[in-house]
Amino acid sequence: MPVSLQLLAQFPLLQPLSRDALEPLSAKMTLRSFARRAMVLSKDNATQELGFLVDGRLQGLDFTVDGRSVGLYFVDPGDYFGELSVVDGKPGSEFVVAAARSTVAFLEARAAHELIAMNPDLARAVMGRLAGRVRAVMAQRMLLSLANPFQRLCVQLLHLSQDTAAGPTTVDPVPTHQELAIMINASRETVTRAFQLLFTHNMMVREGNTLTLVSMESLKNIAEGRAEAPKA
Amino acid sequence: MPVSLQLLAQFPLLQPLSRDALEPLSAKMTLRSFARRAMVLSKDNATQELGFLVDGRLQGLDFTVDGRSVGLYFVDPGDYFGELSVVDGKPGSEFVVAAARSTVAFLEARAAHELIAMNPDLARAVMGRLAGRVRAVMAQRMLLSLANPFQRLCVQLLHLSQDTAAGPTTVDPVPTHQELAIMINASRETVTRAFQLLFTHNMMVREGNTLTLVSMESLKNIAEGRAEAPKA
DNA sequence: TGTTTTCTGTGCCCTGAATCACAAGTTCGC
DNA sequence: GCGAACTTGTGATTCAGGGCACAGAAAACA
Repeated sequence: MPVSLQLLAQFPLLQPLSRDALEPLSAKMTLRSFARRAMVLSKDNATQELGFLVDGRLQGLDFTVDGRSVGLYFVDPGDYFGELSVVDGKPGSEFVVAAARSTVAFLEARAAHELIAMNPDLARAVMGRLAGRVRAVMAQRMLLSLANPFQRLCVQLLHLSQDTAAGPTTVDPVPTHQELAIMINASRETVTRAFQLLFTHNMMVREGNTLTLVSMESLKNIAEGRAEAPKA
Repeated sequence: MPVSLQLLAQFPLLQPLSRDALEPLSAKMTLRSFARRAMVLSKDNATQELGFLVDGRLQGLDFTVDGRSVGLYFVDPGDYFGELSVVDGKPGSEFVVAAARSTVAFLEARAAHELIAMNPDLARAVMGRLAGRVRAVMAQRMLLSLANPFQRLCVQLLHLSQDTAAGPTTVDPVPTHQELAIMINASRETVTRAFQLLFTHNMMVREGNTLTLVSMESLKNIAEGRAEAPKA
């Protein structure tokens, strides 16, 4: 089942490609759907692929030897994932699961590798993406060495937030407490308790699946260690 | 002060370059020496550079908002650093300091960028390097979510170790307890105490600046959570 | 619509690592 | 080769956050 051209044309990475280049690509790709919590890309899967998220939300994660999960990043629509194996030919470095019901277009790793090798524009883009990922995961590593889980949560929320067109900064969709906990190395309960504090101190408001950061000021103060985490 | 050709020829990254390509490069580069703990590359420095470590040892690190240092990686002779800024043109993402008296050959970021753009072989190598760095820093991120500092130390030691030609696996040179502590998010004292235990249980031996991993078996068991950390 | 699963909220206990405070050992630079 | 600066070793104290155990709320699903 090939993937429609209109769909492919929506991915920023593929922008540089002409319609003529897109057509054969479309034929090689496949579209698949995933239920919440389904495994989208397995680390120890023989055949690696490059994935483009059409719709939904994914989380990159891995497991420690003792079975706890470790959250690495989220993938939102329009973005791609699995590029590491495409670049270096090695097995996947993490698992990718659906954080919500999702639709993904796949291109087999070999084909993706050739595609990139043939198109300097794409190669440049992927190079930039890799640099970005190094920066992102280093930022996450910095976050993890903050002593206080409350502080880590604030930093993480700021990382995940984005300014809405006309107004306040929001986090949307809000990850579950569990999903956040594994990203900031804290227990689910600790995240819950921290949220409670942030709500009662009117720093954030939750409406459905959107978290509105009411007082960026205070959040940044906590994140940057200028203010103590509120006690009660 | 240009850098001698013999010196440059020793860097794996520059292998693909012909002698004719190397000469103009040599003219553009400068050689500098650093005392232990001196800053080799600053994050907030206007002029970014690509560095080649001739001799000595460097540590990439950064600081949390509250002033604790965070260890990121070591650079050993023959390796290069500062490639992120070269690739994406953004400011440095971390500090690099000398962990020992060191000698470094520098190439200005713009020049390095052009060099890579002109040579597909180099571009490919740098791409592979970036992929490797993503994997390395993700591995470090995994390490950090192990609950037990003792376990984190064992994993870190295994990461740093290498098999010697004829025999046992060693870590050489041994980082200071403090240097290790900031890599594994533990206090210096915790590292000291863990080392003591590993010594008294005959899992490692320290001779001068070399740490010999006597019982890889036991270390791996602890690292992979199959065995408890010894108590006393 | 009802039912089942997942998510969120909260109290309590307890461990284990950070921190402080020194002392002793090593290395470096001059 | 000597003093200063850094590194390593160890005990005592403290308390923050993990883990457990539920209860209630909200979503997903059929």
